[in-house]
Amino acid sequence: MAVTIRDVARQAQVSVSTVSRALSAPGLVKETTRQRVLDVVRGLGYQPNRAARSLITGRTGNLGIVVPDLENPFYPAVLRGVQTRAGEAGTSVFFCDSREDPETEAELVRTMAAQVDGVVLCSPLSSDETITELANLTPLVLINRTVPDVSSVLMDSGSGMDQVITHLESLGHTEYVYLGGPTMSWSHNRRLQGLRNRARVLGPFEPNFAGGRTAAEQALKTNATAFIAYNDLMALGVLSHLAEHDIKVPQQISVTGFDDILYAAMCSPALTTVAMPTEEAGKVAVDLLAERLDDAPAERRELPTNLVIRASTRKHPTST
Amino acid sequence: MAVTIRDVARQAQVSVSTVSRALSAPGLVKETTRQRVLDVVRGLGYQPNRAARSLITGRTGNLGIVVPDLENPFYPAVLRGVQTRAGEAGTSVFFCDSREDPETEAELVRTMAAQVDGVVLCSPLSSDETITELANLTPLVLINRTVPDVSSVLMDSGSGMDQVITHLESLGHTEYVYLGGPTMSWSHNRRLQGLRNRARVLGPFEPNFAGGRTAAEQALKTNATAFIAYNDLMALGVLSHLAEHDIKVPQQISVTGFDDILYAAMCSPALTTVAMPTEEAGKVAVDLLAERLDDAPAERRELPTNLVIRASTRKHPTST
DNA sequence: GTGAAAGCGCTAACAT
DNA sequence: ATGTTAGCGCTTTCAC
Repeated sequence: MAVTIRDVARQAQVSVSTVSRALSAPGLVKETTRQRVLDVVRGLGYQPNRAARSLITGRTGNLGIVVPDLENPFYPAVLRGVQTRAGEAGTSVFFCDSREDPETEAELVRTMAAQVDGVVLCSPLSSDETITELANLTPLVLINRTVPDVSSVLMDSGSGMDQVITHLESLGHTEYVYLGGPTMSWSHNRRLQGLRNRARVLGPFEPNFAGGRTAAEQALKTNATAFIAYNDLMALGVLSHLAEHDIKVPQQISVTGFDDILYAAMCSPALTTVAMPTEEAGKVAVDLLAERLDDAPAERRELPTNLVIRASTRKHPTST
Repeated sequence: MAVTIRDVARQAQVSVSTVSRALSAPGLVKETTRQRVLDVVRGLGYQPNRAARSLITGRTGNLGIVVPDLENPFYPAVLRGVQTRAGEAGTSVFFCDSREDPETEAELVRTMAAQVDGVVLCSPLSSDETITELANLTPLVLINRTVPDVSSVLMDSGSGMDQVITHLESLGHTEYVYLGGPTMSWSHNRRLQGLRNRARVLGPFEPNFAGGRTAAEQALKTNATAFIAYNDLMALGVLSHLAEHDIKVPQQISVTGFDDILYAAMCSPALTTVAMPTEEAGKVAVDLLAERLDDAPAERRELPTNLVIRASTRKHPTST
């Protein structure tokens, strides 16, 4: 069996409680004895048994994250942020992919609830009621969505949309369409607000490559010279459809996306898109969770987005 | 406080041990009492405390996966497979991204070791010695790498390479270069074997987009008409570099990759590539881990790969 | 500042 | 087939 707190106590010639305190409440033991204990700990390679600890403290020292689709590069980036910040605090992270299914998602959170101190939830689809119910089970932090009395970290895609429009207008475009995502999606609605009726809205489309191809087909029936896609995956679908029909981007049509996923920089033409601070969002989510654990009230934190101009946008062909 | 096994026992008019057995050793209690217990369990919404359980059984019911780079879409796919299969067994999964750093990686595994029953390790870079040491800490299953006495799931990229060459030769190509990945990478070496000296080898290059761009530049100095990239990320870099220099793919140069990441189907031209059964590999890894927990000996399992022909390869321009 | 002792919720002998 | 009971390794009163 592994080395226990008793082994340490014996070898350091103190009681188990002193060892315990030396490790988790340094202020309560004399500095010299603390050092002695720490030396033995190191010498023996002692690692406290987390199960025993959490049995008594009621805390697990773990947290969970559930995302709708690990294949969307947006989410691995969030995972990274979460893991990075959690790791600094010695916290481990469980993950789950709900495969875009709200019921699976709720079930996953319920299962996790028993073995984590809180969960980061990326849930564009579940109902407010479901989320409220889950929030009663375990501390929750939402990403890019708001529900009353639940913490959120939000990426300001309204402002992102505003930047897109400003950019397009500075290029002389006057006719553009927004290729919308899921109607219930918070991000979609935020982008709609940022639009302020300055563009025609098509959709909803599936927020992926296939959805983008469908969207492009519809958008071509309008007289728009710029297509604003709900996200990069869709924008890539748009690019693919246009390439297939020999429509040159950006010479004939300008295209933009949202998210700035890795591929956005790798495709040709490289995509002009709104960069989301995904990794940062993951980190902030962990901070918010930590605050909740100290009984702080629910909080919302908004993170800025910014437009990355690449090769898929250009001056309006017929403008001066 | 949450509902405990005592609450269930009291309400079901049995002892705690009967409740315990009804849940974890159904064969040992009379069917009727078992039903009664189960009813109460459901009625009370009882969930066994995992900390208490693992304190006594020594098992956590968790497992971990550590990958070198969550931004490489290859790995989220493995995660998915792992989670899917683990979930079926009620097992939760911790994840960690080592950011391509072998030391971090080892540290991560050591930390995880204390709170999981085993870990799936995607570690192209660590030394055999390190891995052996880690394997002594906790049951390990390696993905795409072999170390004596450690279980592995392998994707047969040797055969994949063979398929690539056969395909290119059927198109009339005779001169091709392989743009190699990290020298120590098992996959790279397996691909080299599959090559059987039928192509010139360049590299090593970084196995990402930037590496692909560098590789393309070098490859253009040869007289090769087909570039075989170590992985899709590199192939995308190659595509990007060629596009920039107005070299038409596949009209002038054919390009292939490995992995069949999501974006391989989404770029233009869509990439001919060797599909790796990543998600399946994740599942099999969990199976192997489960076997190890039952004290089965280390085992290797090889999964087939297959060539997906898309638009980035074409008949050799000057062949009949 | 330190030690003794009582459990946290559960499983696994050991009885019956 | 079921009940009793002794801990798993740790933290936390409560004494001193």
